[in-house]
Amino acid sequence: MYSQLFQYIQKHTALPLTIAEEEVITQCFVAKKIRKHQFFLQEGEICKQYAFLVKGAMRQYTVDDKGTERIVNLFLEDWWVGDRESNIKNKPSNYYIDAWENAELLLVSREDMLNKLAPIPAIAEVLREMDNRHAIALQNRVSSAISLSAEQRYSELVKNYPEFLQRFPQHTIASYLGITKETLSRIRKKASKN
Amino acid sequence: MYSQLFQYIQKHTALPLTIAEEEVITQCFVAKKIRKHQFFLQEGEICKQYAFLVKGAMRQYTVDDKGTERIVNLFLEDWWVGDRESNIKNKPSNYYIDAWENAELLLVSREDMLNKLAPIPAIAEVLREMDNRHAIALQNRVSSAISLSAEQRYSELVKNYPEFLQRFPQHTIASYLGITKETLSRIRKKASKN
DNA sequence: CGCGGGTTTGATGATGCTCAAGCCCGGTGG
DNA sequence: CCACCGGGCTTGAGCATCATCAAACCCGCG
Repeated sequence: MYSQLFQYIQKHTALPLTIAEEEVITQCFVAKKIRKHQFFLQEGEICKQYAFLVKGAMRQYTVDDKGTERIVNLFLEDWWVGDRESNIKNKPSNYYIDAWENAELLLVSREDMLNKLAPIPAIAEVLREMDNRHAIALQNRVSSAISLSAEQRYSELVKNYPEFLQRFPQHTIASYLGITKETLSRIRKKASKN
Repeated sequence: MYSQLFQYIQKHTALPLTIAEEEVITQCFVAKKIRKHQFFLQEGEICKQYAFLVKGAMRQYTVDDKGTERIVNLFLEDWWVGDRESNIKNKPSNYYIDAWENAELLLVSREDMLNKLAPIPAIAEVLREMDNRHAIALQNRVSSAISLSAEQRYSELVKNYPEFLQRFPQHTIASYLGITKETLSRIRKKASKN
């Protein structure tokens, strides 16, 4: 499991890791498997740990008054999973995060992240990189959410995250796009006529 | 102008700055004033610099095929202004950024940011803090954009960023919320009947 | 006074939601 | 081997929300 994390690190930085640093890293991350539908985080809990998703697929969502799930994020291999606001501010989360497929995670506490990991230059760079990509992705999502139609947003998704379509059912994709499954179904029907 | 930047830094970190570090900071940031409607960045340009907004109000937006502006971000005092994607990837921006009120900026290049500023511990912490708040804000915006009605989004805005209502005209606020000025006008009318 | 930017109002229409029903398909048990 | 079940997907009818377009209004300013 750890080898994948190290590959990920090497992919996102040119800086090398010393043996000692590798040691620290393996100590900070705790392996955990969770099964489909199991929760990583529930509303009201504090997100004490962040997770590197080694294998599997996960969802982050809120549940509204009528009990409908609103998907706010989807995660696949090599993504970081957690609720940043809860983690940083140490406050109860508004979100649920659960496994959509059986998943393998590497958990790390906020303290270890800050005190032991962030001081390692290679890790610091990887975290910066991650932050950058994360911020860019969110910015683009905000931008398309407020300015594009359902149809346009769907085709952006097809372009940017085609894997999602393979791994998650349509009603989940629909919710992620902020539309209903019926609307998505009609959009796909229309799109397939080309 | 610089005093405000130092106040901002002190507000977001407990770490002290040495005289030498303060010196480096003042050297890296270049003061610039821009007048209402002047551009900080135009579509197609590369965002070489980031800016700390000392005074004034700014807007970031795209322009669609019909020539309509879609506001994606609004900035006030003590915010960081720039297009991260363009800045980091060194690629042409999709956005315009201009001044809505006459503004005073402190400009910093990406190289200085990385090479001279980031190594200063206090600055590193401030940048991390900034990233955190930024990511949290974006996440919340995505979440409300996909799951709330126009009316609900407006009341979130009133709650979270009441200053915006004082500083920007309604048609700008409407666009920021992803609705038309007419819809916003009607929402406000309805809301005022309470 | 008249102009211009911003806001409001009304009429109309498109987009996407809700609710209800039916379909498809893989899995389970008789 | 078939009947049935359940989850997911599709389809249709009616409706709510919000966009569009056009006109009027408001108000500060030359």
